[in-house]
Amino acid sequence: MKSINILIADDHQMFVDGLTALLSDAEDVNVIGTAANGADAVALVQLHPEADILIVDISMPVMDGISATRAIRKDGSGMKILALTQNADSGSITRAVKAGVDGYVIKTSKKEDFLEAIRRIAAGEQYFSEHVKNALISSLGGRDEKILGGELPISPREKEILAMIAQEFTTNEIAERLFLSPYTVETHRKNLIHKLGVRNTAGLVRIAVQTGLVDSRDE
Amino acid sequence: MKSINILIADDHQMFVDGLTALLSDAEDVNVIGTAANGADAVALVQLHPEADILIVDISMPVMDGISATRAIRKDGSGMKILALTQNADSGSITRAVKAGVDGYVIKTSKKEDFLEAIRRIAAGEQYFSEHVKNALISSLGGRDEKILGGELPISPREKEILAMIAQEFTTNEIAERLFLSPYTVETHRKNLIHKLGVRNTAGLVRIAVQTGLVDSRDE
DNA sequence: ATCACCCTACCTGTTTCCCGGTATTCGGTT
DNA sequence: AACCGAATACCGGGAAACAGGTAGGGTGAT
Repeated sequence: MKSINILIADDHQMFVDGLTALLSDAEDVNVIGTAANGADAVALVQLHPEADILIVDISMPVMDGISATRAIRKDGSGMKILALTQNADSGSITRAVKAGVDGYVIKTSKKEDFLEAIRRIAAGEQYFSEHVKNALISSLGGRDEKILGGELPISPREKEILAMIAQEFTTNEIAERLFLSPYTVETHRKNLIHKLGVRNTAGLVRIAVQTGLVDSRDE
Repeated sequence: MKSINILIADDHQMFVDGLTALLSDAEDVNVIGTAANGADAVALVQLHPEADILIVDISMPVMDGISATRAIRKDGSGMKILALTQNADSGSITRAVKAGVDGYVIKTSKKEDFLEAIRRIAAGEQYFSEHVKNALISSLGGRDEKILGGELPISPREKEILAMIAQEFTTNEIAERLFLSPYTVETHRKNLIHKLGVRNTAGLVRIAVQTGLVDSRDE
């Protein structure tokens, strides 16, 4: 019986080490390469076309797991991709699925579920844990939490404006600095509040800080 | 040579499994118990007073790692505690140190650093990774004296109101919930802005989140 | 008992933000 | 070609926040 070759992309070195140790206990699994961000993961896949599965974290610096997945799919690689991540929000899940992952398992899962996912996916099936499926279902029914992940579902311009809002600039000041009409900035602010599902500026700032959009020590 | 007995508290079961596998490779380390949240961790420590080190994650449901640390210290236990977490912001670090952890290592670290931390702490020393020390130093150097040290120079009532502001409550809502006049809440808000040296709500929320007054988790 | 805070409350403006629209242009995708 | 998202801009009205005061009662410390 052929063993399953694994690539891992996660910025938590400790987690990668732990996962490798965990997987080395399984006879039929073999970790052949690792990467610490999405960009490296894309390169890693090109370097190891013989690998069976790439395990990606959603939240990573440089290039997140979803962008990496999209890039790999765009390259035409048939590499199987399993998202193994902290993010259990429906937004992350749906975007991951749309990007083309073959499975989605949350880090709170037990290792048995995880190994099950690897074997299923290696066999050509898909695998989504119960928790993930539930999150997707409940998101259809009502208010879901879109965020909490590393990457916000907002455009670059919106991100820029959000960062300035979190740095205490008023609408008018942002408009001046970006050479925009205050109306435009207001529109962006409005869209941000809507997209991120918050009520006001306070909510925007909280998300901006929590997701690391503004650094503790800015400018 | 006596082996080091470890307890682990982390809500990511996968991470716990990986860590256990990783530690089982080291001859002198032995995982004797695990917990999935802070409350369980406190109980676990009482159940295993013979353990040498408790490894805690900062972000956990039910009771976070910092509260758990405080609770364990309050119980008079001399248990050594190592924070092993994703959070690299100075607010989390200072709060953890104040709560009484013996070490702080980030999940992006290499396993060698981690094992080094375990051995140092077991030997009665403290261990803080370079990254952590740098974060602390820059937090001390960068800002004005008012905010450093994690503790805000504000009264309990102000802290309470600041937390609510950061949770997107409006002045009127806060007044209702605290049985106060909106005028009073406005006065507090005014004083907060002045005391913390910011311009508006955005600044208040930024500080509230960065100092950990509002948890990244829940709601 | 005076001082320093804290907590409470009020008043008057002004500024900023929030909501609900509409609308055009541009660049990709289908 | 039709569609969609991003980015731009505009309007009117209402809600909330901000600024700069005043002020009395409480508590703990010097």
